[in-house]
Amino acid sequence: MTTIKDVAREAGVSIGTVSATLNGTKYVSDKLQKRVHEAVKKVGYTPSVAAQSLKKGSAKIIGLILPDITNQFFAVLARAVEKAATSHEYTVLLGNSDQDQKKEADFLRLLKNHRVAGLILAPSSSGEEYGRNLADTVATPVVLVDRKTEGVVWDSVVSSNKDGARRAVMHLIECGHSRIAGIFGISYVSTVRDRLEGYKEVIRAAGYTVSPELIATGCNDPEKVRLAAQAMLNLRERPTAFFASNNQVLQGVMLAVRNHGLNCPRDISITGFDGMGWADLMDPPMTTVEQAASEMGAEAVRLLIHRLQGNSGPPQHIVLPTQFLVRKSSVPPLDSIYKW
Amino acid sequence: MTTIKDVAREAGVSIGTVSATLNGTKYVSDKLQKRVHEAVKKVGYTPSVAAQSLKKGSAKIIGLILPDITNQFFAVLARAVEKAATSHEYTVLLGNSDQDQKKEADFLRLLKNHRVAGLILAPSSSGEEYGRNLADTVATPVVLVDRKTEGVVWDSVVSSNKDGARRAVMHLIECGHSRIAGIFGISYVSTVRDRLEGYKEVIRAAGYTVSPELIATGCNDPEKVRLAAQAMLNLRERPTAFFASNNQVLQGVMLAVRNHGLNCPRDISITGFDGMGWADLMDPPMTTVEQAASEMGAEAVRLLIHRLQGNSGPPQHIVLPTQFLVRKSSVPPLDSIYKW
DNA sequence: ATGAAAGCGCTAACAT
DNA sequence: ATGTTAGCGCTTTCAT
Repeated sequence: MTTIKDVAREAGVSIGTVSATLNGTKYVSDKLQKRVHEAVKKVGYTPSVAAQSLKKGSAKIIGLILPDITNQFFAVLARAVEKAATSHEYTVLLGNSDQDQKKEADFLRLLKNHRVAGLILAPSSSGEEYGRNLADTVATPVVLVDRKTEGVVWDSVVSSNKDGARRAVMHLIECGHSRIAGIFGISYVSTVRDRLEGYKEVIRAAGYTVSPELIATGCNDPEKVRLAAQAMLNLRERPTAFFASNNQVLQGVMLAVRNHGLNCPRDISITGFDGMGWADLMDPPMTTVEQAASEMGAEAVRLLIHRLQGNSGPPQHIVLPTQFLVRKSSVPPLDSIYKW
Repeated sequence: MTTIKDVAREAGVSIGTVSATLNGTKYVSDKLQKRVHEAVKKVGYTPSVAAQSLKKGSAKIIGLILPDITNQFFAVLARAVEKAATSHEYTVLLGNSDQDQKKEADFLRLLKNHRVAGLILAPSSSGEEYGRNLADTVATPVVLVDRKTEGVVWDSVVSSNKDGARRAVMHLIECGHSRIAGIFGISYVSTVRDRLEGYKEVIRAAGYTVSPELIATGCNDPEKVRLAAQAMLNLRERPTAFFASNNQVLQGVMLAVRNHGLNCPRDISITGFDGMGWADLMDPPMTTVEQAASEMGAEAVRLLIHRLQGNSGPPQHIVLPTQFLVRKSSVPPLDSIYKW
């Protein structure tokens, strides 16, 4: 591998001059600049990130920890982060946590080893203790995405989760549903909590009671979703509508409804959070609340870069609006069915 | 940030001993080992990847270049790569090329700067010249995934693309279709070429003619797909079936068919490549050929690690079988319509 | 069995 | 305006 020395020799200058012209750190005459650039090209020099990082004490790397890139929402988010980071000359190191604190911690350590400049994180828990632990291990600036953590002073970018859930459930109520089931992911992340709150609030505000038998949390894999939905469908008083709190849950609910021999929307309505491009093509097209995944990633980088530039100030909390799209999966209930 | 020196001081040993116990490079007495480990914990030491890489001349990093992580297929692939790489203590640096050679080259340079140990790449072109250029810039072992490049001697892992396409088109023919439209992505990647070949072969073998008006290549964005599909639907002799050569094309075709006021499968059949979990839930459930995305990633890492361990030998080419799943989108043609 | 020290490639402070 | 040099944190060779 060629080094700065090779360039210096080739150009007939000192390595200091090479470094200076490549980084624009101090004045170098046009003549030498030209010679340096030619030499760089000639010997095929590429600077060693390792050496630069070692010298500078930190690398131009942004760590990104997401639950699972396989979830379309996070894929879009990651893509936006990569794009924005690249435009600022940062590389991104991506890790999938599966919402597992062990994996998250492992990757965190890795990022630390890499002396990353900053971190964008969708935390796997929202607890205060968890947040403090995290704060202890990472000394660099952190921006939270998608979810927040309690009592920690980092910037954050999240969707208006509560509001999104409210709109979806409200819509269901306006359609005439009163037994609305809610299926949610892991209960200790803030998105779930917020969406659950929105769900409950609207149901109560409509004068209905929030019945525990119609709420399932902790459904972070397709099988759990299926089981939960199935149990609800077997209830004596079956729900007439489902609120699926994320795109993976939505998938599970659709499958469960179908396996139960039910037709959506005729027999049962479904509303999802996050369709990510496929909602339109599904059977039936799904009513969803859509999140601004791409903006979320871009904003997160913006906030992080801002910190990396040395700005301190109080933590910024950005809430991105969601968009509620009524498609075909949510209609008034079929009386004959829900009365039995 | 704490360094190896801090550990050495804390443990009352030399930095050489610290290094040796941490890496197991040579014998260190149990007593000292214990003291070192305690000191590590006490001062919260994490080794600097930069320093290690600088010293070693290369980093334990695998570069991964994919067209677009937002495409479910590549997301699953990436996830598998990350998992396998991590289990071998490698970090992965992921870049999205958008099949753009400029972006690909930029990211390649970045990887070079990082002195990555090896590279897993879905090349944005299959040309021989392109491949040679690539070979010149990257000195490290490379494993090609999803697509291959001509005349280059790297290991590769791809799907049985031609065979997959053949089965899908054969199925359409067996249903009784003779005017089968094919919509493909960028023509200079090997997947497209292979799938196109499979498509043509089967049509010819069935005794039908391959008509250029029913073939569109270069459809790498939804709009292009829509336009191409629309144009075909407006043909005097409209196709009675579509073969969509990847999941994004599939999405576009479905939309175009619907916008044209047609119903799939009644008016027209559709067959896709790669449903990635959603095919079942679509309207109608889509007949697809499914790829082993996850295995592809895992195999790629396996091959790469094998090279990194110093094995030379001739290039290995792994072809992963595809799975053809008949769902509801492909049925015999409605005579009343295709005869007009 | 352990320590001392050189040197990886680079940046930046200092010298000229 | 350019060159020289120390030193970032680590691995590894060479002494002891």
